[in-house]
Amino acid sequence: MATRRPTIRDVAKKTGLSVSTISLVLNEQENVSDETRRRVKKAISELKYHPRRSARGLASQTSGNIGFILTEDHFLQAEPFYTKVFLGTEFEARRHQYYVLLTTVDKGRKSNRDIPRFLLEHNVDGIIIAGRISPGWIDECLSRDLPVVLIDFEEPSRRVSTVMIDNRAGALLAVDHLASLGHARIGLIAGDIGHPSIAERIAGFAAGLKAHGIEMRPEWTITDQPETGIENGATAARKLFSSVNGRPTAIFAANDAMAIGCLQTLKELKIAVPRDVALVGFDDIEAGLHVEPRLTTIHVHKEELGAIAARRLVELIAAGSPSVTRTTAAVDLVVRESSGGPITVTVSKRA
Amino acid sequence: MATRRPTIRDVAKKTGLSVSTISLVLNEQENVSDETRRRVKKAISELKYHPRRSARGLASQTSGNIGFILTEDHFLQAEPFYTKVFLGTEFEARRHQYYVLLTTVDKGRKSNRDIPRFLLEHNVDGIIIAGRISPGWIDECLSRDLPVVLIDFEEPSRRVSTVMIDNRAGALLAVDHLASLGHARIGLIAGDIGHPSIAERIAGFAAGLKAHGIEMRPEWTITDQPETGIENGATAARKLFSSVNGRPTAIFAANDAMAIGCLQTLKELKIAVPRDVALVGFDDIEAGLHVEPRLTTIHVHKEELGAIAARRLVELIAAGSPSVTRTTAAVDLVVRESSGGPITVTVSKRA
DNA sequence: GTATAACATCGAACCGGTTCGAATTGAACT
DNA sequence: AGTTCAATTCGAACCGGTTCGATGTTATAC
Repeated sequence: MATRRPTIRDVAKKTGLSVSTISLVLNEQENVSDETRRRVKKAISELKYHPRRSARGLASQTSGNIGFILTEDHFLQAEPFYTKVFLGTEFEARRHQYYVLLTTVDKGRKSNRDIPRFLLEHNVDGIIIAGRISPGWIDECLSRDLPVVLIDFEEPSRRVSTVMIDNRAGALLAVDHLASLGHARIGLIAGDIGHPSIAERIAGFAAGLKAHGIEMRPEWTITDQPETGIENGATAARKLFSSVNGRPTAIFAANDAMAIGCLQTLKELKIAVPRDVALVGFDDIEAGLHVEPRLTTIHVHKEELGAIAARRLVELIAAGSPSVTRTTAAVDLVVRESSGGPITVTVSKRA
Repeated sequence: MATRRPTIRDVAKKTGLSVSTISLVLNEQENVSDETRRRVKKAISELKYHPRRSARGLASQTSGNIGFILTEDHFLQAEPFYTKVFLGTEFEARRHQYYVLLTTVDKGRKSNRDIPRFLLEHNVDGIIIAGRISPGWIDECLSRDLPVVLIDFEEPSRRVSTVMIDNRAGALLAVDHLASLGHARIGLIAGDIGHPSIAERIAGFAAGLKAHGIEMRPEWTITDQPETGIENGATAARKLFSSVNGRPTAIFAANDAMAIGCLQTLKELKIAVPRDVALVGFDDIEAGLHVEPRLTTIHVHKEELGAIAARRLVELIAAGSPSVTRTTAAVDLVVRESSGGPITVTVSKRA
């Protein structure tokens, strides 16, 4: 006598109502009398009835899941940037009664065979894609009529909602900070300028200089690196400081990884940080805390990025229509030693 | 003319076979002729047919998901120990065609109302529970006839499979290391001795001392802390070094958090590490890399713990019978400065 | 040549919900 | 009293698979 778990028919039987009425109550529909609603809820709790997800899913063609897509290399990298984003999504999704299915795809989208299984199986109601990705993957999702939200990446040619870091504001904060310390000779190190976030940081940097009436000198603006890793930062710095036309007294790096590479080069060249050159990064990754001197940087609220994307996606799913939004997540300046700040201070800007 | 996605009936129609035969092919069953199998597979790929998860789930009463349960405080803690375990599970589960549904529960299991939704909805085929948890939650899962695997926690009174850190081997490695450096006066700092892992580490420590013919002195063995946080480590160390009957020259702490607390106390007391006292921790958490001196410790392969649990759980699901296993994951000694090792060396023990 | 077994395929019930048009009821309106 | 209409409730089809007993076919044994 295995105690079969109750189904909606058991609830119908117990209340003497029809199955469809029970379903109406379950889904909080109108057009059910208060009296009936009460009776049904009572029976449900007495029977300890709970609808099975797969039955509901089959009938209503929804899964109750949202998909989270990450490129393989982002998933595997040691720095937990996207891990934090994912956990932010996970946490927020749960608040909205969704589970998150995580998957990775390869960067290039070469083979068609590793299309995320949850797409093939109709097992998600919407998709979050984090980080730079081949547009092919975005199209793949859109072609299945699934709502999509991108995080930290934009594809202007695709009609997709995005959640972006406020890169421009961050770059402005960085320049303001350096300018307030008296710097008027400020260089830039960047790479992968095709990346929307990087492009915005560069633009913000330029705008910041202009606002402070500081000249942006080409020989101090090294943005030709193909990637934004530590190595690229080191190389770019070598290039910058080999210039003979005088040196900047401060550097803004487009992200912390490049800033750390820059720091390595400056050490090799016996250029003291922050005495000879002040340095500011972007992202506030863990590693920035463990270099000497510790990195002044723009803090990105990674969990918040994921949480916002989850909220947007849930809205899109509920709306049923493919509206496009662009949400910007605020950033903070975190002053540490690499810019000459004597102590750690956090300055918040914009809610 | 919305291009409705094909169903199994479309495949049946196209091949002139029955729906049930298609299903047999889909599930790689015997008793299908090669010829038929080939025809079906051809039709499937031509139609780009893929079975929907919820339909399959309803019919076969399986979900294709596994649940991952974590206590709220473990989920929220800054140290990414359980995050890494989770990602290990996630990665391995995907290899076996499972998705992982994550949820948190409150520590005490007070209210019955926050039973993980995936349990109520029959939305998982098995459960992984990570870290110490109220036995009530284990019973909750077992009572639903779901396979369960615990990570880093045991409940001898419950018949449950577990994946444990090799705590004993780790403690032995730590003692061996200290002994090989010439230490013969070794103290212990621990807390929460009801925790199975902590108990094993203490036992391993005792066994290690015995093996080296070293006396275990009660006044150097501080294990009465209720928890194993940094504060507890600091308190325990204060207690130990206030003793007047001579001091140990080395300390083994039951985990890195306590070791870090111990380090703080030693600094206050102007006891130099490693010169006056050598220190070894356990877990290899991130923070251990950022204290001065860096912590010699026992490295735990966190992702591996999660991956092993996923494999065990998949086996249990496939078997359909509730066999109980206990798997131990190897650990490594990582020598850094806190024990007097001049450079970072990793010594591996046991595969 | 017939009984038997093994194999391949089929038909239909079933999993447990949702949904929508139809039926019922009672109040409001002519 | 007859008609209209909104509010409830119901019945049945449907979602897209799995599964199992039944059926037809062919090979094997006697």
